[in-house]
Amino acid sequence: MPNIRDVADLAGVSVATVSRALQQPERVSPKTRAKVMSAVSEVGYKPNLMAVKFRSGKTHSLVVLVPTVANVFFARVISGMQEAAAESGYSLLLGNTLGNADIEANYAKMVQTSQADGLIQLRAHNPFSEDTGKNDSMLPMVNACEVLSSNICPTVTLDNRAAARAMTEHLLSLGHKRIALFKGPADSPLTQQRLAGYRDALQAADIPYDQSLLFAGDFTLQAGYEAAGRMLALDNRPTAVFCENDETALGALQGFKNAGLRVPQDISVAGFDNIDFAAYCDPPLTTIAQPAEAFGRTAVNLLVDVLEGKLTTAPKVIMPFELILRGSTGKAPD
Amino acid sequence: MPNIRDVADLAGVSVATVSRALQQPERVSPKTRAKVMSAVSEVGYKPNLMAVKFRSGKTHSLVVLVPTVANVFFARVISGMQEAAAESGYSLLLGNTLGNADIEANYAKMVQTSQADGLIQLRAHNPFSEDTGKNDSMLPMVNACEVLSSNICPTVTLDNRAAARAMTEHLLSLGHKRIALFKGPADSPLTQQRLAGYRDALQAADIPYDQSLLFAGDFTLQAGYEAAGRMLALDNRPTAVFCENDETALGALQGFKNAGLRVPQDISVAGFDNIDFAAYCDPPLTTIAQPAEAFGRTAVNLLVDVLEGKLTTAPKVIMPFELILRGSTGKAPD
DNA sequence: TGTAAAAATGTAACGGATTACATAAATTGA
DNA sequence: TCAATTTATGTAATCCGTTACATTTTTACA
Repeated sequence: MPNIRDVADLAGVSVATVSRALQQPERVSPKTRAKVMSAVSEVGYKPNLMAVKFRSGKTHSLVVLVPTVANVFFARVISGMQEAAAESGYSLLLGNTLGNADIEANYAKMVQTSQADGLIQLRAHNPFSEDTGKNDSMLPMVNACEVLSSNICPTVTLDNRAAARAMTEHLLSLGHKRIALFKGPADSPLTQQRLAGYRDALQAADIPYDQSLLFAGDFTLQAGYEAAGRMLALDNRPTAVFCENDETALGALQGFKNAGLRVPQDISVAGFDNIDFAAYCDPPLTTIAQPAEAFGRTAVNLLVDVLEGKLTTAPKVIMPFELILRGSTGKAPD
Repeated sequence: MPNIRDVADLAGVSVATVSRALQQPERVSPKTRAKVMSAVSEVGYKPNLMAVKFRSGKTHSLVVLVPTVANVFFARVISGMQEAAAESGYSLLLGNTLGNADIEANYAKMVQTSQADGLIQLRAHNPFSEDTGKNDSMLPMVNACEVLSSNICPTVTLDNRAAARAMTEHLLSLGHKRIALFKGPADSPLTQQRLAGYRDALQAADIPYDQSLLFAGDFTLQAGYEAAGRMLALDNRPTAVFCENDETALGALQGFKNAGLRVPQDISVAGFDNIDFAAYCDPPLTTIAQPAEAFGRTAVNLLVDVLEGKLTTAPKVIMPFELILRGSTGKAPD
């Protein structure tokens, strides 16, 4: 690989002049510029960006910690991040953490070891476990989708509680009195917030909160399918199910249909996320639309702002949600 | 950020000794080692990996070019890559190309500018457009999923032709004579190969190849839905549809059901990829299982082999496929 | 034409870790 | 105890651009 010195020699100028000819062409005479440019193309010079980054101390890379890349919703978020990052001249380093704290910590170390400038978390942990204490300024980190309790970094999130409440109220308005909740992983703040919204709605409607209507899961199709089976074993069967994500809802849909129930005549099913598949299942799924790509874009833009020192406080951006009514929810049976 | 000199000063040794104490502890006396270690933890030293990479000339990053991250199949492939990369000590730099050649070329430049050691392509282009000529040795690149015609780099792929033939034969064996094909983008070799397999099967069964049964699409749910609509307008309607991916098939499924057709009684639908959703739709989708994660793993491992000089020729790895028979295909109606 | 100001170019330090080579210290054996 | 090894440590070059500062050349204007 030719380096800047090779170019300088060939052009008969100093390395400084080559550098200037490439970085600030106006600071070099047209004649010299031409010599340099032709030398550059003659030897096929490409600046070694590792060297540039090393010297500048900026990597222009952002680490993204995702629990699972192979999740439709996260994939959309990443897609949005990718676009925004490219626009700001950053690249995305993808970290599939599988929810594992060690893996997370390892990726976080990339920031501490100057391999990346900042980090975006899609789960609500603080991967900078150890040495956060000393420097209480803002971490080069943004939290997306789920919210950390503390205010150590900017966050972009949805008002999950309000959204869950809105969906529950929709089901209540259809006359449903017994509404099951198919939850996500218990340790996820997201699950807790959606549960809170569900309870808000019940309470406002004077419907008692019944823990036996809560079903644990992990946001997968299979979890939804299995929860449907467990739910059907209940004596006093609910007439509606609110699933905390669309995968769970689609799995549940299939579980109910296999058991011979009709949706929505016998049971209503609602989801959360509005993934593409939600519009193309049978019946199409009532759900909450989250602006996944915008989430990603916003997260990246916030992080870039932090890195460029444009942010002194840690903002909390709350993205809008939308209730999407489709065929999977209907009036409660008598 | 403390650097190696700070540690050396505090420990009262030279930087070389610090470096050795950390890299090859056995080459340093136990006494010195202890001094160094305690200095390291006292100042909180973390080696600047940018510097290390710069000096070594190895970034230990791999660029992955994906047409769309937000595609279930690709997401699984990426997930597999991610795992394999982590095991080999590499990180993945994600590039969402949106099929745009300029964006691709830009990412490819990351390899030429020492920002990444190698590149994995999920589309069948050669992003190293210009200066490939001079060095005819193997490019630090691996092609996954789709195959380049030339042999410039290792590839990992599926025998798409054989798989498509197998699926078409399955449909023929159910008595279907008119089988539609819902295709992907015309410029994708993948589409061409699957079309070839489809034709192979028809030819072997002495069924004439009818171009009017081919429907273009772009691998999305919507494309499948729309193609279903177009197909239903045909006079002599096919009794089965082979879709070149599962999204298309799921969209088509919905399109047919909305038009009042029963699947598989009135029409059989088959997909390709075996994404998770294929097992949880109604009826569950007959499809070809591709080992998506294994694809990703294999691609990364091949690339790492190339980078480490373990490969002199460019192998073509062909991954196995499996025909998954589910409820969406059935006997042809009379 | 001479001088001051502006423009162009060159020199060399710098960033942080690694490592070949040189030197110093410890060990071995007679 | 001394020479010959072996082991431990230090010195300084290196990777490759960037840029402050120094120097040279050009331009402008009296």
